[in-house]
Amino acid sequence: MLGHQTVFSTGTDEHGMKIQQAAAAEGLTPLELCDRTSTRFRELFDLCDIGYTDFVRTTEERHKAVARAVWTKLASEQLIYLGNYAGWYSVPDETFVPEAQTVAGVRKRDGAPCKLSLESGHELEWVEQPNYKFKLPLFKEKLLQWLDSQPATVAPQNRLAWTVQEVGQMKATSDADDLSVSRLTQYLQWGIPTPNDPSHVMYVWLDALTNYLTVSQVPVHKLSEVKKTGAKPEFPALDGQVFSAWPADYHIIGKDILKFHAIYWPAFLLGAGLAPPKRVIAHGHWTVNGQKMSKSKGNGVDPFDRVAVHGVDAVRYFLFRDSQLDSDCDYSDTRVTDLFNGELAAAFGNLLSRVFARALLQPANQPSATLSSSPSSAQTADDLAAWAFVPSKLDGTAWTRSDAIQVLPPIAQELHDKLNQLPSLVHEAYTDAQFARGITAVLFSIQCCNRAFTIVEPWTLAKTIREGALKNEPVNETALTQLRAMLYLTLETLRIASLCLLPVLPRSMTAALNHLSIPADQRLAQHIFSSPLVSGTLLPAAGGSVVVFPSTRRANPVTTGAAATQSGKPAKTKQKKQKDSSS
RNA sequence: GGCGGCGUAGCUCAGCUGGUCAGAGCGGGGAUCUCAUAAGUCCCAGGUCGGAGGUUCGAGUCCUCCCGCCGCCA
Repeated sequence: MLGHQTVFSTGTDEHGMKIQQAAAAEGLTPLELCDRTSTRFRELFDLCDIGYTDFVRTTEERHKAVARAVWTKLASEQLIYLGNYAGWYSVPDETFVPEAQTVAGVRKRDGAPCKLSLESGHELEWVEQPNYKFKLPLFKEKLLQWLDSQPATVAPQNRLAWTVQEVGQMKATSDADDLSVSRLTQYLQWGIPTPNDPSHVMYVWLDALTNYLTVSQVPVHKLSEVKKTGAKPEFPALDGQVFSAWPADYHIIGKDILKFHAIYWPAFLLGAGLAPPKRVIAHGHWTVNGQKMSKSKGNGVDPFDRVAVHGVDAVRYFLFRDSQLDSDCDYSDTRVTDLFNGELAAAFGNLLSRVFARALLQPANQPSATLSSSPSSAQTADDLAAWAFVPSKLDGTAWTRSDAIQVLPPIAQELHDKLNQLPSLVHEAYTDAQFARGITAVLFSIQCCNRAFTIVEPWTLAKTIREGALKNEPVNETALTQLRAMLYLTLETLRIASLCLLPVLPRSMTAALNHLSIPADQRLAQHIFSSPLVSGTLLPAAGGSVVVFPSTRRANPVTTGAAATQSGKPAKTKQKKQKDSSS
């Protein structure tokens, strides 16, 4: 949106016990399972217009090299040492079970009290094994410093507070909070072997997090040469032309992996002499009827399925418009359609339709024409060119918004002001990942324009002009200039709104901008003010009906008689979607 | 059990450092225009701002306690 060269990276984290077990359960090799899953994600991204410049799989060789390099660097800094890991181990499940996932029980063999896995119910053994450990608490102060810096490094506020608390509770003086970063290969094989010790594989998170360095093109072969330079380590461009996108401007993650991204990850980076990310944004999860989605409840929502039902942009719009960062949000098919129909179709889409109406544009641009000239015959290009373009002032010069509002009622001034403030409002909101806030602001402008449209009544002005033409009277210049001004202002409103919503609804907004004849190279935030619509620009779309968001509401089939309402007037029917029953 | 958060109109939520803060949207009810995708616009919510105290000239907005949810940790 801003036109900056950006690395948009995503990918799949493919190592670890869970993958190993899931693959075994299906009789697949881990890699086969990952191939399938990874492909599935990319299919979804393609389907949903989710762009990325890199998709990294942690099983790729380029990534393994980075992970190994980071490990080696941390080890050389004396931050990783061979220690012991002790924990509850379930032999049948082949996994360590966190304390929180255990429950007191009785051993079958001799009836002695023991611990059971909450998940599987299997008996647990207390196992101690050699593990490599990372001196996490060493970074307590630096982490707190990082967390305290501005602009906020962790957002939203509640997540930052949590992170600060977690780090604050770390015992800096003991090794109790040292982080286990490897597993013996006898327990876990599906991982990256630790450099210099094939009997361990790297802990999945240390492995996975370094993917960000992989995609950032950090020259890890130079990692050993990085020198610590105080609190703000810089990566020196040793060979003079090293390009690296690191540090990341944003990590967009779910709240479930905040600990890894906001505590472990910056600590690893600081340990390796690299800069921590600039910002970690943690969003909530989607619920269904207030409940977590889970396999056991079978209440998951399948995005492929929902997109097939509602359309990509209806789903995208809902996800951005109806969510907030700091808490979980509820998925609802009804909300998807209500928002689509109410805000996109009725407010935005309909405004686009009204401004492209021939009944308004032709009188505005071809005031001498008598409308009945071509009631049924197909329109020729010449015919269209005679009136389908962005209106100009009466003297033929180009409108500006400032000029247009001069000839319109005060509501136009209000709209003008809103539009002037919109870009910064949206930018601010998007910057903080407060998408709903930005979208709402856009909507207010659209709503204001609809209101202005109603107040100015361009159809009445058009009628005045048409009737004048029929009577061969001189054109009513007041009506004409107002009509043109209102249409121009509306077109500008739509252009600005479309640019603001382009990242949210790339497909639909591209269509809208095409209709508005906005050149492809004038669709960035900077063009909102720098490149207004130019009077005279052809609007070929005006020839037909312009529908960017086809409403899914159905009119009551009143004409068939059966459904006529008691009151005798057409009922304002809203399609009530079936109750959420997503599979 | 500890720590933290939340609890504002039927629903989803705005309300920053205390004084137009009692609001928006949706749903629901009513009216109206006709350019437009049966779309638009306008009017209608009398809600003890979870409860009880307290600080203050004045508190959804600060403090204490209680109730109810939720998260993390143990």
